[in-house]
Amino acid sequence: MTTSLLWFRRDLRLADNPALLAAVEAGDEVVPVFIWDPRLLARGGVRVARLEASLAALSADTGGALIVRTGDPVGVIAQLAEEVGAREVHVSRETTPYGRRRDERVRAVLEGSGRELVESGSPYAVEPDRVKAGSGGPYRVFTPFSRAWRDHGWPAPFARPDHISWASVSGDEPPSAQGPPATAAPPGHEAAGEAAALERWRTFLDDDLADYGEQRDRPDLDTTSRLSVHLKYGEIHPRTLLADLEDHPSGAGESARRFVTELAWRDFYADVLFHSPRSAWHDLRDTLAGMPYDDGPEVDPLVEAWRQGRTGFPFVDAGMRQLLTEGWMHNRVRMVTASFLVKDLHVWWPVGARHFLEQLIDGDIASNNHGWQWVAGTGTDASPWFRVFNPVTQGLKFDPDGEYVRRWIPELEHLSGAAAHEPWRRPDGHDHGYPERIVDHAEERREALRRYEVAKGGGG
DNA sequence: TTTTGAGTTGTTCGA
DNA sequence: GTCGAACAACTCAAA
Repeated sequence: MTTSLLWFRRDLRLADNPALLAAVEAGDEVVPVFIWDPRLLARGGVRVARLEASLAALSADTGGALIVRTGDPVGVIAQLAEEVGAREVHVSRETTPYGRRRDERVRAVLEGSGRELVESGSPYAVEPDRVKAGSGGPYRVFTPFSRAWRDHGWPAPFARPDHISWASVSGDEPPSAQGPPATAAPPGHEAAGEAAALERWRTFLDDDLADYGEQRDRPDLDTTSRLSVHLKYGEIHPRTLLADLEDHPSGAGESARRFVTELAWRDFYADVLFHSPRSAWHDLRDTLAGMPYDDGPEVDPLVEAWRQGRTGFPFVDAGMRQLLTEGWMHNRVRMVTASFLVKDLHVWWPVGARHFLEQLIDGDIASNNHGWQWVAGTGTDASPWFRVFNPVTQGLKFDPDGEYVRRWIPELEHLSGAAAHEPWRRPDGHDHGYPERIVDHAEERREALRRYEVAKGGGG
């Protein structure tokens, strides 16, 4: 009787899971385990609650066999492998900076006792380092990457094994036996787990895909896929999505093409981070190394107003409040709120990226931090330095009836239609406690452009 | 090696 | 109100 260990990390599903297939093939029985890593628990409390819900679902899907332990994965995995007599530990390949370092250490310790860490698959349709430019190096511009990414292609979804002999370990309590998690599922989101992910995907395909291309930028309408959190935890794999799209009647349409492009962005940023691990928290390019940013006691209250959704700019505040309440924000609003911190408050992007990562239930270091770098002009596809989002114009354009801002800002409920975007233009605009604007946007825009000039010219 | 074309997501100003 | 130009120059990718 051979036993293999299946270590779940962010691939919490049984369908389309190559690591599971490899584990089943390697052993007569499979011990499934998830490890709470204190290093990852330290921040992102909202994701802990979400993960608990997802683990409860996975535990049920494994018939209660899932083992959940807490500690440094290096020690926990080594000990557990010994305990159950597993020669192979199966995982999905991790390509983030921390994940890679951790897995190298786990691999070394396992090899020291004659065991093996076996990687099968990754969280991406095309895993990092596979798509290469003509020169053999990685792409640093999205459009050519996405063309090569499509040309490269991806495998069909992997089947869910017909039969899995899960083995449990005595002495471990499955999560379902510990009572329901403190927060079953963050508000505004469907239940966690593989079945919920599939259901969300089916609903999106049936109800929202047709209008996705046209309406995906509208935070007032619920027209995005809302799959980011499911993808974050691997409750569904992008291969599954891509294959289903091919079979869908609208699969060749503009909306489907747009959606596929979003999956390409996810893979692109993972690829960029893989090749430049340092870019997680440092400028990818040093072209703005001399950029003067503000920090300290003068700007701290402004940053706090930004975090709390009290900047006096309704579109920004609605987004920031949605973030604190739901742990989620529409992509359009993520760009506008990020631009506000970087270009209106002149704060270095990692400050905002960290806040987002702490609050987003779909918080992913590659997509989040490189999205921030795109806004800040330090990342791939450095946006023209003069491109500064106007928070009011963006609101009027993408929330034309003001419904999104009223949904998140009760102080503006008395303003109808688009008037909610400019309360300062109405005598009663601030009657219900909505704050005045903390900065003059036109002025700060000019200031941002001036600083860019300095950074470009001086270089230090 | 050199050259050429292109690059997610915008705003403002003036005609 | 609408429309086009200006904003400035740089890096990347491929021929």
